[in-house]
Amino acid sequence: MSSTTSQAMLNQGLFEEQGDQIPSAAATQMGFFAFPPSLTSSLPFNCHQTLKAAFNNIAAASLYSPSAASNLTETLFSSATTQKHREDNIASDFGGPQLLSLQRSSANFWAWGEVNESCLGSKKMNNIGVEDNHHHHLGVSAMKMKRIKARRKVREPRFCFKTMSDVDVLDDGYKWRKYGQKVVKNTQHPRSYYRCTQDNCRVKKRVERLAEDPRMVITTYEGRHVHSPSHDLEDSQAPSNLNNFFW
DNA sequence: CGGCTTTGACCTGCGC
DNA sequence: GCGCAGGTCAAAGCCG
Repeated sequence: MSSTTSQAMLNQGLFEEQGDQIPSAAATQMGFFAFPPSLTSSLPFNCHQTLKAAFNNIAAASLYSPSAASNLTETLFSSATTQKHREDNIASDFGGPQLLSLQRSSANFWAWGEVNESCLGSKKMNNIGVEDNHHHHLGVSAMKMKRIKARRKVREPRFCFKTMSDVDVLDDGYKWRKYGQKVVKNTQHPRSYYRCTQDNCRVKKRVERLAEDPRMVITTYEGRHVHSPSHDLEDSQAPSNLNNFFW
């Protein structure tokens, strides 16, 4: 796939096609990544583990280097297409979940960036990106909050993607521990909260089903893994130029 | 027994 | 100030 082709695909407005109200140009500006329908309509999420990891990390990359993320996106398109063709020839098991769209937070800084005593309790938590309504705070004491806020001035990169899947928790190669579940207003499906089980890895993910379409699973990741996927050894040993992008 | 899930309690921010 | 909603904690229970 040429770079111009993939760029054109990026800009062709998948969100509009899916009923989203976000114009493609604005979506691009906001940091949304729209995968070409020709690919996403049939790409199995349980394809090559390397691609899964790429899906997990591509938006995080965009927070640090938009150009690098763009290159990664194009590489991903190319590899995913290749992988799809390969799996088409080997097996026709496409009953798995399908990746439909991906987006990342447009802001990677906590609103309380300049934290001090007077900041606590202020209403500066607005304007924190795509998921303003999902601001994160910690259910700990005020003193703990102060310590944690003082320690974490930079917001962890966040991004989410939407998949059509029967299973809530997609196998992304990492090991997760559930730490909470919450019923969200106006939805019949609860939202689940997971944390990466790896020591010193603070990555969290949130899984919920779309209220309008329960077939859709919204997975939101926050943070970057400080390790490689836990049970992808056999896959990650396969040669792939995508490995260069992992952290 | 260790790891994981469940679930009610608790916390914070926000809107009124 | 109060109530609501969302996010997290942590005890209890489950399971291999």
